[in-house]
Amino acid sequence: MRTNDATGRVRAKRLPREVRERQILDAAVEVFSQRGYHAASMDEISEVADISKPMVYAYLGSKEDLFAACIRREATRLMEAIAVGVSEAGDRPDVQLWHGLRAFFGFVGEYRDSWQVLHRQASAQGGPFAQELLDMRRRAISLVAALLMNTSHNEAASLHADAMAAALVGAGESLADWWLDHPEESAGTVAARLMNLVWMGFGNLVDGQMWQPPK
Amino acid sequence: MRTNDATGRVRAKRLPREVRERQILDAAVEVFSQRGYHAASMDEISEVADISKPMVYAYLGSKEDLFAACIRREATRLMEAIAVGVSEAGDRPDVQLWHGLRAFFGFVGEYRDSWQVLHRQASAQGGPFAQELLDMRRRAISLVAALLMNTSHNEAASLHADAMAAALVGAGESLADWWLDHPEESAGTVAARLMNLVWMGFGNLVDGQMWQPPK
Amino acid sequence: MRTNDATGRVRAKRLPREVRERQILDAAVEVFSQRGYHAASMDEISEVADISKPMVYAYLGSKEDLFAACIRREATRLMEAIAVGVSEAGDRPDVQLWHGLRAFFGFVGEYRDSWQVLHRQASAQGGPFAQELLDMRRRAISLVAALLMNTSHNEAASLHADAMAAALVGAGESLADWWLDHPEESAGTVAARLMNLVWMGFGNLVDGQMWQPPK
Amino acid sequence: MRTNDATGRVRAKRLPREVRERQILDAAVEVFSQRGYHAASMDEISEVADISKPMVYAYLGSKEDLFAACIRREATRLMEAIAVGVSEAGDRPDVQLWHGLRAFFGFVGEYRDSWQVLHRQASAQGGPFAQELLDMRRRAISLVAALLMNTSHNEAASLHADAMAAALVGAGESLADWWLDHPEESAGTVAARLMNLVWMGFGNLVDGQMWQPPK
DNA sequence: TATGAATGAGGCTTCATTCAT
DNA sequence: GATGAATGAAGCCTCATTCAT
Repeated sequence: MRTNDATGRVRAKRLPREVRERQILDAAVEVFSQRGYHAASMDEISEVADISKPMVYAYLGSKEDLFAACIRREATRLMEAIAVGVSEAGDRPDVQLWHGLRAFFGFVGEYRDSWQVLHRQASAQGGPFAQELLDMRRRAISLVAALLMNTSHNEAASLHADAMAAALVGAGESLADWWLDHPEESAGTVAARLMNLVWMGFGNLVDGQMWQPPK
Repeated sequence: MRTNDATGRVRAKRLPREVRERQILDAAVEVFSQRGYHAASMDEISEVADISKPMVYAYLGSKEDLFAACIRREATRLMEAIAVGVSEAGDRPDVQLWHGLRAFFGFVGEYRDSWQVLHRQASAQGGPFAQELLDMRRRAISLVAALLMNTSHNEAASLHADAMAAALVGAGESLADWWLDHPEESAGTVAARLMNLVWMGFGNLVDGQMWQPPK
Repeated sequence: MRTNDATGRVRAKRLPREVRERQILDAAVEVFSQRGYHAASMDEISEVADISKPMVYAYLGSKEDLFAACIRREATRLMEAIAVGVSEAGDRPDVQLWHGLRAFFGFVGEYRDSWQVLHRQASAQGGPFAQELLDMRRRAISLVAALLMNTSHNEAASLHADAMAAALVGAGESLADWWLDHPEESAGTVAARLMNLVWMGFGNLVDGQMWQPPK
Repeated sequence: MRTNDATGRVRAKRLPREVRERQILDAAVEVFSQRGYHAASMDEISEVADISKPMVYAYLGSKEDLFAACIRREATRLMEAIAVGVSEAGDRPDVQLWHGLRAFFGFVGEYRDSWQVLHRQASAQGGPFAQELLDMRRRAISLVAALLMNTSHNEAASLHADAMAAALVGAGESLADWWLDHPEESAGTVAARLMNLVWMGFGNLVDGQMWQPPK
């Protein structure tokens, strides 16, 4: 016998595939986030999705497939959020970067439960998953690197841009973690912190100023 | 290779506890690194350690205990390496930071197989493990923050130091990842990259220069 | 290929029952042959038949029912082929046997993919299926035994006929396998081999000559 | 808590590996015979073996591995029984064949539950298993073919020997099946039936007598 | 009639952990 | 101290079968 839950929703109501897939992905993101990839069980995911296990397999394939689908969906969402942020800025690269950073922190703040932990899970599992993430990360880094290079035709700049972008993204992720422990700050403030660090530091590099280890 | 003794018994070498524990931890670090926490099996660990499973349990407890011991040991090693690096520098905070960064990247470069993946694994598993790591990270951040604050009595500096330190540590981790894909660089070069970014950027902040979003 | 009709609905061709049943049985024979009874899935059968699963159940019942129907159909076909072969011979029992054998090998050669493997599957599954097959086999054996007995009113002959017929059928099946490894032979040649073995051996028995173990 | 069964035997008594392996194989042969390969469950096998499932996997691997081990063991037993039979005969090929047949039917009669059904199961499952069996069958056929060729230096003989051997083996298998339905006969009687059919028929061939289809 | 959607049940496999020697 | 032998528990996945449209 199918049972109604408290909200009056009913199980097994022949919903169209599209809806079910979203239900499943939502549940999967939640469970993978809380438990980690391996510790998450398909049983729990199907329960949270309020659907039977065979449907999970029918619609999204194996556990690995499902996890990959989660990563892809969340990664795409994040990239789109950033792209929207950047596109709303004008021509100045610094302003573009600023908007991009705000969009990033805004996203992480809103979906910290889901995406941030997915990020960890994906890097922890070797091979295909890490790749999926690394691809997205690489796109993000490229985007940032392009911004940085636009600031100057200086050769030094382009030499460093790629590595700097990697550092920036990592710093952003770490700051996002730190933010979890300092919720009194706004997303804008956190973004501004990073903006300052990067923009100022990078600006000096562009100007040819470098720190030198003492002889 | 197992060696038979005169009585024909195998592998019962009666080694002192200390040695056995190191054997086990070495094996555990190796296996956890390669497989990930969950996918690693106590069977494989005991095989790699060339010791029987009951001994593993006798010496280091459950799988969770063992993993925690791994993290603790490796984290301690890293912190010590950094501390040594810093202590070999003189009084100037910038030089201290520089030596610390070099020590960090030197360590990661040398033990990338073990520590780096441990780092990922530990963050991926929730609760107790992440804590263990976060503790170390916090110590690292504090250490860096102290350095940064020493550079100036300026109020602005101390306000930002903690967040900056968090960003720095994250940037360092991310750069270490990036480095794995660009092994042609030396540890010193990578460290210099980060040093430049941080020191220049932070220096400007200390001087009161801040980037401002356009009104 | 599924065809859309004017209304956009798919594959709802409203075919007469008879046609549908043949579609399903053809698909089932193919899949059972390739996968074996248990490994065959109703899903695959319905896909190969280009029909939905509920229809398969509506027309031919459960998986067991479907398999039994396959066996029955193929067995009947074989028996009919043999009967036709025999009926085309004249009165002489040896010629009848010869034609029967040729018909048998001809059938197996043509449908080796389907029937031969079905035969194996049926014997492998216990109970009802084996029975279905054994019945057919028994009919085949009886037919052959009758032929043999017609060759003589000798008592010895009838005593052995039944067992001989069993041996004959088995020898035929085995020779058919052997034939797969020696495709250079024609169906007629293979049939002749068996004919020789049986007819000559049996003929001697009829004449009262028996091999005796040395005292 | 471990429980004693009615016979006073006790579960989990730390038996040496060798003993356990035999227990498991015995149980597996029994269950595979009764249920068929697919329908047999590892659960039932482990229960019949009076051992826990993980031990089955530890000692004999996957279900496929276990099944292959069963086939190999039983096939080897049968071949050895036949070889012993043949070796006990003298030099005369006919006597050798006679002893071989008796050994074969003796074996099948004694182990009908296990081997005969294994034979069916193995042929029903495609690929690796069938191969295992076909190998044994081929060895048996070769052995028989060698016997037949020894009977004469006649060219005609050797031409037919291989095909005749294939037919003989198949006839033997089929007769063994038939025998299951006619248990009133002794193994010797059944063996004699086949011996007569083959020896007489083959003898005539050797003598150059062949049946010819009517022109 | 015809089908996409849905599920209970069950099978294979592995693992962390502990006895008995 | 040291280990081979042993197992309860749990996870992934698939399948035959049926409902609701």
